[in-house]
Amino acid sequence: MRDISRATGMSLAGLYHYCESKERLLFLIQKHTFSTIIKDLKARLETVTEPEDRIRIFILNHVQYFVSNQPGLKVLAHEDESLKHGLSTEIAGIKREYYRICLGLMQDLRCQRGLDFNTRTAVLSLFGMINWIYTWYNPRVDGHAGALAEQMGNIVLNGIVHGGKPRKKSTRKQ
Amino acid sequence: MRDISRATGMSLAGLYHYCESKERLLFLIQKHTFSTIIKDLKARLETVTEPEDRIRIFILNHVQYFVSNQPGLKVLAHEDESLKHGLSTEIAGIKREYYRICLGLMQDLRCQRGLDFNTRTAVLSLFGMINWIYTWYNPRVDGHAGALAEQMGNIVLNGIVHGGKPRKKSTRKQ
DNA sequence: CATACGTTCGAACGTTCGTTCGAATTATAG
DNA sequence: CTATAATTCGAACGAACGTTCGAACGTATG
Repeated sequence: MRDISRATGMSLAGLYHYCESKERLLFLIQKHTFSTIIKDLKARLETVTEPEDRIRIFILNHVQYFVSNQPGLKVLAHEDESLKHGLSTEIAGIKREYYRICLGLMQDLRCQRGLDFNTRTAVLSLFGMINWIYTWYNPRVDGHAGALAEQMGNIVLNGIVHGGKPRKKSTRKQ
Repeated sequence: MRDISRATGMSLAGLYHYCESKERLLFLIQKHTFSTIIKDLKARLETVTEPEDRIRIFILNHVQYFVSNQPGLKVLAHEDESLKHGLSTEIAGIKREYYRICLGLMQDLRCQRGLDFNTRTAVLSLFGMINWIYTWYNPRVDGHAGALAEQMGNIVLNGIVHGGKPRKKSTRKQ
């Protein structure tokens, strides 16, 4: 709270005139963040029908958001369970919706190709891959979000031993 | 500190008789944890030469440790950067060694099969997958560590579209 | 017995943190 | 202008935290 006060130039007491508590502020940030990601994702998914491409879009959307909001997401990941029961359940609901969307994409691919893998583990592993980015991502080393998303897509979809088949207009330089 | 005091039954001041500060305690926990993981890993790797199997051993070792020390690792992941310069560099060194080991395993596989993928991204994605487990793992839903490690190995190595080829004595029921 | 040492503790210190209070300042309405 | 409401702030409160201090206790040694 004192950091925000210093950064915004508003006094500590002035902050509390607009937001009743630190917890509510954290809640609003989390709600806004997840809602934005889901909204953007839904918009992008409307233009694509191919299951594999839809998964790649999911990854790209998530990675892009994490890369452009790195410090914010860091705080967010660390304050994961610091909300009291009332507020935390609403956030949990939004997270669940996001999880369900990704689970649906996985099931579509699984169904289309007659594959046999655990969709839950696949989704949560993918989440882990992406959510961990904030601990290591360096723009100068790892390139832009698109390149990273493509590499992660290759791993999740084809694994490292089946190489990254160039998808669509991708140039595959790595 | 007061939580530890309560949990151990020793007074707060008594704690400081054995450990000079909270930071040093955190440092010792981190050092012991990472050293143990690396020591166990090296022992297991000595028995196997096939690059793919070595990666699967790496995953199994990491997952097993995370699953059996779930609450501890949770704290550890959250206190990632809370050490002052002197202590944090030593931990960073151990982490770097661990990273290098995994990077070497990836490069071996890459070399053996003439593959073309970004080893850095592969390693860090794998770390993300495993380190994220503590946020969702449920023994009753996700089975034991071995099953989870096998699924994650399948994803990283073969991806979800190339299915999990049964390796060794695995029974592949999912 | 006395001495020294390791161990344990209650109590407190100093700081940080989230929050509140009352007043001062500014904008808005009649 | 005056009155009412919205905005902003300095100062402080109360709790939590990491840490320290001095004393009490037990044990081993001479």
